[in-house]
Amino acid sequence: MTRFPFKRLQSDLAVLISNTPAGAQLPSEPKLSKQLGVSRATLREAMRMFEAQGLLRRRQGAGTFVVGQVSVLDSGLEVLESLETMAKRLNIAVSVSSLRIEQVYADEELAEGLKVPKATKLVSISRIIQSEGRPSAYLVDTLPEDFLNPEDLPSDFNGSILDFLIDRGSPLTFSRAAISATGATSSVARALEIQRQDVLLKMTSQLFVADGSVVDYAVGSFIPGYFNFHVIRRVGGEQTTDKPE
Amino acid sequence: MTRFPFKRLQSDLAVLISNTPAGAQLPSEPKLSKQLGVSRATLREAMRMFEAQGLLRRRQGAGTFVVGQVSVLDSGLEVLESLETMAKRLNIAVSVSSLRIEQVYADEELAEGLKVPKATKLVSISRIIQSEGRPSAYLVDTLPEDFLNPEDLPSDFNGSILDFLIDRGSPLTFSRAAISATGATSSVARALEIQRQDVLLKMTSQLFVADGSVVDYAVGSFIPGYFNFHVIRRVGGEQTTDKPE
DNA sequence: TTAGTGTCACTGGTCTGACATCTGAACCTG
DNA sequence: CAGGTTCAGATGTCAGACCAGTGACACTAA
Repeated sequence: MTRFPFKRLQSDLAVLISNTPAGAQLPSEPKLSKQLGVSRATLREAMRMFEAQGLLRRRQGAGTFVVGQVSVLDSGLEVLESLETMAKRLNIAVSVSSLRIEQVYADEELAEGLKVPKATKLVSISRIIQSEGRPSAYLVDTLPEDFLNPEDLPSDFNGSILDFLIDRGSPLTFSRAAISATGATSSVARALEIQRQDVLLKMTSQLFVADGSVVDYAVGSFIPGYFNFHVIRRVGGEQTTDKPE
Repeated sequence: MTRFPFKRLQSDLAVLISNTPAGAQLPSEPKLSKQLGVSRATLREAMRMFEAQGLLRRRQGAGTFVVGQVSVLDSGLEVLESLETMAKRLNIAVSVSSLRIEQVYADEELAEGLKVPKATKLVSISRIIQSEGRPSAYLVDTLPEDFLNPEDLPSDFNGSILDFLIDRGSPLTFSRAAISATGATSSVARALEIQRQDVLLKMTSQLFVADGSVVDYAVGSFIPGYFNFHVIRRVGGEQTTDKPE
């Protein structure tokens, strides 16, 4: 007996949706709820989330339909998750190639990003994300060697340091991601099979743990169009109104 | 009597959330459902959507909380503010030039962004931000004409529609900003005094009001280096492991 | 024939009321 | 005063009901 139907439901629904052709109709809510072993209310809550992500479209009286799979990764940045997790959640196929793990020493940028002295021993993990058979992102994580021993990585390491750290139970707290745009350097251009100076979206992240130190400095270069990051911005300022009661 | 409680609910909830200090607790579901005039089931469906956007966090047994930012944020994107306000807060001198207000009709992009029919009458406000004596950003806001009458703008209008709307007391709730990178089109390149195809950071925002409609579709093109946007990404809930059955 | 209309099974939309499980603080106890 | 217990109240889940929109079908009238 699973204790939290909702979580299982999410995966089950994700599978169901990904196995349903775009535009096709899902079974009706009563049928689905029976089939998935949850109440209709719980099923509907889960469906709302997929609807919010644009994967489902519901029409009263007609049915629930799987919306045409968009091939872009469109996701909010509020919650920290790996590209792999994001892709899985959105049911988009991505693969990793050119995974490389090597030892490096902190240069100026890395030293500042990780808040360590220059020339500190570091581990660098780089990889290329392929989407629709094309390289679409180039990611480099760099961590202090005393925080991550390359030999700790599992043999089936999928490339996502973040997922590994979460699994390992590291006391991660939050990540600070700076967003900019840049032209491709020659090495990145080669990796992504684009021209030098082609436009790239660049995201530089510092991953913080509980004691305030930085354990991962990540630089991601994304080809525009494959990824669509967004963020919800709250209207700030005067907290006007009355307390609800 | 509204025929679809859900839509109204979304707006009411958005208002409530934006008027609640970060970290504060929302009323309990039974209270809220009564207060908002819907059933608890419907309320929960709506809450799921806000949870998916990262605005709410729910803990069984404890309550529902408005997600708060981590204390570090400096010029993050979490809080919606105009460039002018941001610059003022960071004590950076910026000036506005080439302020232009004109009437346009919705093309495909604007229609989708503002959720209005094509060819709807709109007001477009464009301006160039100068920083350190150089153009550094090109901003275009577009609003439905029936929401903003150009003649309502004060004579000393500084170019920031957002600040004006806040002043006017419009029931703004939140903004959804999509972030990408692009090469400069010829018109933008001319405005910013750069070369065509030079790299730009592009931010496209939809500004929502209480009733769920979009009142401002904004496109900003930023020269990298002058602005440094960042966002705090919190480590996700108590994920991640899926149940092995 | 054909356009219109009514029926009806089936869809998602909403509500009610109940029970389960978890949390946190107040309350006991030794 | 430390530690265990109780309990009100929070979210999580459920079953069952009715409402409202859809679309296929049969039927009817011009």
